[in-house]
Amino acid sequence: MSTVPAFKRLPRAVREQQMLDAAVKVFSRRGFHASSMDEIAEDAGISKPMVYAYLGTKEELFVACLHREGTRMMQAIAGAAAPDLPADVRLWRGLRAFFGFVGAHRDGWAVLYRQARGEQPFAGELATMRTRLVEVVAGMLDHALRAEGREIAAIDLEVVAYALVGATESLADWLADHPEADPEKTATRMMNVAWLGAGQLLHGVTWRPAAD
Amino acid sequence: MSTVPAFKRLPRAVREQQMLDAAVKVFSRRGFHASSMDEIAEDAGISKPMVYAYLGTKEELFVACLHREGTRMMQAIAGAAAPDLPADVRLWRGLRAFFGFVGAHRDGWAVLYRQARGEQPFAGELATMRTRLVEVVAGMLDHALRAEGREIAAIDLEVVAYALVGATESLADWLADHPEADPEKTATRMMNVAWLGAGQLLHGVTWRPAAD
Amino acid sequence: MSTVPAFKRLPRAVREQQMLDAAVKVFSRRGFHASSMDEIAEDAGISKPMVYAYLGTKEELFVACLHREGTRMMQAIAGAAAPDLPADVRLWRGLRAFFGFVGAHRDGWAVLYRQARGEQPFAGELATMRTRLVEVVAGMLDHALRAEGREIAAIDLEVVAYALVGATESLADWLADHPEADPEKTATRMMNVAWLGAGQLLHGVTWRPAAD
Amino acid sequence: MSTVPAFKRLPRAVREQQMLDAAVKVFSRRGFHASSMDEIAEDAGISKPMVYAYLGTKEELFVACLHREGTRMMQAIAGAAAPDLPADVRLWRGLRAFFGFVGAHRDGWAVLYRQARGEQPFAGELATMRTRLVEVVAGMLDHALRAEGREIAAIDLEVVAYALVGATESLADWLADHPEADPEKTATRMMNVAWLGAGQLLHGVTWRPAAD
DNA sequence: TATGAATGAGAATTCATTCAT
DNA sequence: CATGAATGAATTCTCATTCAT
Repeated sequence: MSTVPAFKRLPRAVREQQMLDAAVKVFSRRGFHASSMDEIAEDAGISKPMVYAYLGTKEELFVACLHREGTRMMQAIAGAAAPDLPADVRLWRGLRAFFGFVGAHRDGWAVLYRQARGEQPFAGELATMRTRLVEVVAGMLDHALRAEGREIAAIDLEVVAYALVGATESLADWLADHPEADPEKTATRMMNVAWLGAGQLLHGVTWRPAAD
Repeated sequence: MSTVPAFKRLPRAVREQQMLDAAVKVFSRRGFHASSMDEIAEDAGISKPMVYAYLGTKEELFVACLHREGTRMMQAIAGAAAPDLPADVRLWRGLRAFFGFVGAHRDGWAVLYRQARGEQPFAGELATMRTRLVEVVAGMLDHALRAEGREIAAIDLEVVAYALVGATESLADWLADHPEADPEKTATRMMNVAWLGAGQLLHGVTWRPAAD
Repeated sequence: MSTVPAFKRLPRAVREQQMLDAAVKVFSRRGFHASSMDEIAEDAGISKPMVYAYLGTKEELFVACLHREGTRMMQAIAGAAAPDLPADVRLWRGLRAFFGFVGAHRDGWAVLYRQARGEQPFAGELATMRTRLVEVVAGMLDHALRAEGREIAAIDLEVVAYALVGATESLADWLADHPEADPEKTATRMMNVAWLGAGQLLHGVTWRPAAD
Repeated sequence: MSTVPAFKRLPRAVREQQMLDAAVKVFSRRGFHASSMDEIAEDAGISKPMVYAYLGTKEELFVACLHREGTRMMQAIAGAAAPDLPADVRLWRGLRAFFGFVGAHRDGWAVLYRQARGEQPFAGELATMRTRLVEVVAGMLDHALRAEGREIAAIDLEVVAYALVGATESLADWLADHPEADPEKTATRMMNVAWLGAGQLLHGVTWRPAAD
């Protein structure tokens, strides 16, 4: 009786989510520039001035989308890997969570993420999000290293993490473009490359997830 | 002392290059949408109609930029790796050539490449270029595998290649953003991740380029 | 004293009419191509975007003008001639109504009509309108023929009607160009040519309207 | 060996005709505004500056086309009707010549004529041409009247002539749009309307050309 | 004579954004 | 709270027209 309470005079919080839903949808379909505030407002079933009143300018709106989706993604990954597990298990779980998220939000996050690249106004936002990821990965590596009593220059760590994140994003794109592909399988492949490297792969070594 | 005779009535070929230079510069600074034909024309030291006459529409102009830069890059990589070398050497040389190119064309290619992502009109062009890269890498892996008498499903190969290319692009971005970084060193780092994988890196294994 | 409350925030229907008024005026003065949306908007006392928002593209705007004026004209002629009257009386009344309309809308319809000719995009629209006229005339002739129990090939009828319509339009142009001329007199002249033909005119026969 | 003398360095007069041919063709296809000097020049197989050098501005070029085609048409009609023949025969011959010309130059003159209407820059030119026609017709009528010792106010004559010319032009349009139609038959139909009028046509009277 | 190179000027169209109700 | 009405400001693209060679 009350899932959609008659469509009018909704509390602000609800309206904002509707708008963000619409915005994510439109932005992901059309891209940032090709999306018009008109279309977003219409899609949200609300008038333009409301959008401005609640979420502000077009850029601010896009940033709000980024934030919401980014937060959701980080949450999805967050709980995946307990710090006391071995490094490869942690990495694997993180990847599985990540690709699972992307698979479930294909035209949501993945495309949204794609939109943010290259649009200078959002370079900052995007960098922040990626940095968070990079830090997670770098942290994981560092943790593992310390466990073995070794160390690597911070910059090396960062660069390695960067490469891993880049590879992951690239496969996420691939996944978003191949609707029939299986997220978990994709995660496994990624894990193979990331953990074993091309060298070992070429020699027939493979990495397989332990049964959970 | 007179390579460019004064400033006017240059032959078409010359003007086209000037325009492409300007376009690459402006596009890379501002991004595709934020760049105006006015600015590009002005920067090329010529009037807008000439740009339209020679290179066509804004989109066509951008595509022309993509082509020129893409071709240059592929050429830079092309001769780098003879097929009869061991796989790791080939990969290493390819990476070195690639990062060398990016390092030399920082605000040219790297940024241009960034712009192309996410802008739907260029998805096709970009996909084509990336596919060429992926094929090169996949081909190299395949070659190495056959040499050992083993085989991998084509799709796996593609996915691995995708991941490697993604990681490489990601580091290229990083390189483009860190003007002080050394391309060759970056290539080495990339090689480490790509060839050895995080697992071995964590155990202190490292890959080092043989003296050329 | 306040039919138009100040000058701002008028309802859409009103604004649309203002715009159409301005458009008809400008188009008729300058012709389709020489008219700029700027001038039309300014003349309508509104900004360009509103014109686009309400009436669309320049071509669509022109078509809207054609429609409005065409409809008005057909309405003016519509009631003029009851089908049970003799053919000459019906023709006469139709002509009188038509020239009356043109006389009253000199720089409106007549000139607008002139603009539509030759501009390929509007060939269709114009043909439609003219066809309606031709059909009216042809129908009238056909009706009269059947009353006498005779028949003419449909194509002959069409061609005759075409000629009559052409002659009428030509005189309408003449009328629009001679502001001092009397519409009713022009209608009478047209009636003479149309009904009696040059042959009888030369022999001193004349047709005169019966007192209404 | 010399119909087309090698394509270069032709005498001015020849070049001008080539250009006019091209211009008539392009103008008639595209209409005045949609025709570009580029296309005309290309179609004439010559460079733009030459067009400007020989025929001047775009408007002047169009006027030149009008003149050439108009002159040709007047010449085609000119000899058709000796002044000592009866009025109906003269009218008939004139019409036959006119429709014959139009039929032979369908996409040339007819369309060109259509283009000139409505484009204000050519109102004058076109009016001149039409006036010449109107005068011919009016003169013919006047001549016939005087032969019978009667007279009509000059303005009435003009108006009648206007109507006849309008009807004729209208049928010419019709003819130009119906490639399968027979010019001579069209002329006959026009003659019927013009000479007998709708009144007599409805009563079954018809006019038939005497055997030549 | 003939032309490739070059441009000034203008036109349509679109959008993010804000009043006034 | 909500919205229809309204606009300033760009931006792409086109074309007739003219130099300089």
